[in-house]
Amino acid sequence: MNMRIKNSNNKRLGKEDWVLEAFTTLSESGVAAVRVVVLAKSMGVTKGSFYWHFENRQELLDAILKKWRLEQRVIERVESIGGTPETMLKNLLASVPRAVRRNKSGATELAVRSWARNDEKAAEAVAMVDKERIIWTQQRLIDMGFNQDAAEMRAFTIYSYIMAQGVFSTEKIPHILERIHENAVDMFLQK
Amino acid sequence: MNMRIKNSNNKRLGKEDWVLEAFTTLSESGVAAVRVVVLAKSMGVTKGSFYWHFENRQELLDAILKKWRLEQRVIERVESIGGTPETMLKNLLASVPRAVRRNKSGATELAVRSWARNDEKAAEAVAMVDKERIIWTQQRLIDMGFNQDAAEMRAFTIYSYIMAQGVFSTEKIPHILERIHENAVDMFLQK
DNA sequence: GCAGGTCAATACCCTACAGTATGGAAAAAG
DNA sequence: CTTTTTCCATACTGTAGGGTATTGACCTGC
Repeated sequence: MNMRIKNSNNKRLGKEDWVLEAFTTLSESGVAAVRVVVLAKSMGVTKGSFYWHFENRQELLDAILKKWRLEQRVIERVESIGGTPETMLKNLLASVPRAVRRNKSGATELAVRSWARNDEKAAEAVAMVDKERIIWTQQRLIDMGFNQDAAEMRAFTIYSYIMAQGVFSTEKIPHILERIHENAVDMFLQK
Repeated sequence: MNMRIKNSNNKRLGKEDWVLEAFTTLSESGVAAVRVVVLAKSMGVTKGSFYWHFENRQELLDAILKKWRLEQRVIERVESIGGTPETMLKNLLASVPRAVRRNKSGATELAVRSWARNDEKAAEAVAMVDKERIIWTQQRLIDMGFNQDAAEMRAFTIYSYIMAQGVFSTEKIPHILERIHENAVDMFLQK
């Protein structure tokens, strides 16, 4: 079980490199797997390097969390494309299956949420992010003409639908996402 | 941080006791926290007991997984109550917010799914359970008169909605579940 | 009572990591 | 070229935990 070595070229590392590697490990294997000696090995250095950049493991975990909080690129991207509220929501909903297929999204969300069960800081971050995303979605729906309550309900269910794609195991029901997606969008956005 | 001691009465333990304790720990803190010496301490014994009942830690993990697979009590309970397909679905949907409030459901689901990311056996179990639940829900919807595709879409979104209640952090949006639930059920079940 | 079976305590070995201290190489500054 | 700063390796300590082996205590049937 030979580990991949990220630092095969002898580049010297910065704090960012460690955070990135840790982030990947978190997504793939959960917080528990974010261990400094393990990260060091997979980056081709020793922990001597790590403890030059960080005080301790906790500082790294904090950095990961901060990175995750600031990584709401999805909504930002959708907003930068612009369009009507309905278009933005459709773009949001369409972006997820692609992300899931590339395994870019779901794994991280799951790992962070699992982490949040035992860590106050993580729980706080998750709560903030969830709120922001739901509120944003709700506002687009209000812009579309839904009333407050209907918009809140639909925002929550849309958000659930999106998250579920990264959390559920759909391998036993092949292509279910492709089949249902259009119908689901219709249900969520129809007045 | 004094651990609770489950075995304050000097009852002798059986395999089931260990599995139960491990299951609780899994739900609360994830697989990584399921450690034999830790469990032993919280049960008021030493690992000498554990290794009499189990070959090794893996055997315990397998037992947990088996327990989880067989614990589809929700659907069984809903079916035993009976009623029309619509009634059964409404009962299913109604049972979740209660479970979430008592923290009985969501935590376990999250823990097992997180586990499944790094463990083939867990992944297999999750895939099977997800499939069973979605198919069951889909069948009720077909019984209600939805066509195959519509039923599949609604089954997936209903299941997403249920799971989300255990995975999302809604503390920052107080009482959102209470507000939206009725409307959500209407949306899911209306033809 | 006592013999066999059941459950648990103790002692021990080994590995994986967190963290520290220190020295050395490589790069940047002068 | 020399000094200083930046980055990393090595060696060490300490702890947590998995697994084994052995002994002991209790419980049960005879």
